[in-house]
Amino acid sequence: MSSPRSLESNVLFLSGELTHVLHRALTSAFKKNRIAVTVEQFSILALLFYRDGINQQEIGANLNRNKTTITRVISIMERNKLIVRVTDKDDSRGNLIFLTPKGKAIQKRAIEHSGALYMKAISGIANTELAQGASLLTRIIQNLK
Amino acid sequence: MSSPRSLESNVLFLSGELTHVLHRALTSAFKKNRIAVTVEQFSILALLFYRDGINQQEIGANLNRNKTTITRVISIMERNKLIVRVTDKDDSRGNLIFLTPKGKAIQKRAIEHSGALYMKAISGIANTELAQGASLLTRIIQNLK
DNA sequence: CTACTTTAGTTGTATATGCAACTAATATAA
DNA sequence: TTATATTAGTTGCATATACAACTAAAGTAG
Repeated sequence: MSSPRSLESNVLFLSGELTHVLHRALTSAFKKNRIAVTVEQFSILALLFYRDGINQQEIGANLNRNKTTITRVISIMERNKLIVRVTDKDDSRGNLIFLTPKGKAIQKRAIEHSGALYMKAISGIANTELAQGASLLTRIIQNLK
Repeated sequence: MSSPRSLESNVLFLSGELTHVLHRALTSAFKKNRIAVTVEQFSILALLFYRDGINQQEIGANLNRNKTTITRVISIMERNKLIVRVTDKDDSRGNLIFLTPKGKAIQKRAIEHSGALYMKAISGIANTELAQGASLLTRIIQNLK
């Protein structure tokens, strides 16, 4: 419970590094395969795979992003015909977000590539170790909240 | 080495979560204590604490950021009188970046708060576990490179 | 029913990020 | 020495992020 010897042995620093490396690897994989979405847009596509038709608040809550951010990313995705906004009939303040056929097609391909990248990321690492790591990160996150 | 049961048990997802939570906690701590720097600017101040006078390329290499990003963050920090750009006498292509007295003062306070946050983050967690987590994250990063 | 509060979303403003293309300066090869 | 390649930094462009302030709609208290 003392300070780490160096940044390179600091779990918080390494977590930031991993986040960046993963972001770049995903961006690179999408570009290489001509999948025209950003990592952030992909996270919304992936969420909609399971929860098509949720509103922007729910997207923000699930992805842990400010609603301003969601407004703008969703606007770009709508402009690119990946999703559509439909005013909620039961509450006209809200927009329900639905995947378009184009959005579904892109999302399917993007999920395949992200899955492959995940397998590459954890290759050679035992499940027990991954579980321990998940437990550690979860506790650190809780400590910070 | 199979897919995780859920996002919440996925080390890659949790790492992204931790990065975000830490960023917000740092931002909040700086704001609360009227320390007028962003987390990204702080990372440069912290680097300059050990390596005052390095150039923008080296900053980018150390923080794993594109040189474009460094150009712009450094410009903002210069405008805010935290650092100064000095043309390298030995190679007039490069700028050497030096902390100003104001930059040093702010950096000192920011480091104190980030240290306190680090201690909060790892409270109740054994050093052996942190070392195992660091090892895990390092291997995942290597797998992705 | 009216007034106050809460909620969903948008817009203004500012910072961070990276790719592509560019300038200027240095290094290297012919 | 001159032509070419590399390197440091900047600018154009597009996206992501969030705080503050705002509109509009829905919920609630009197």
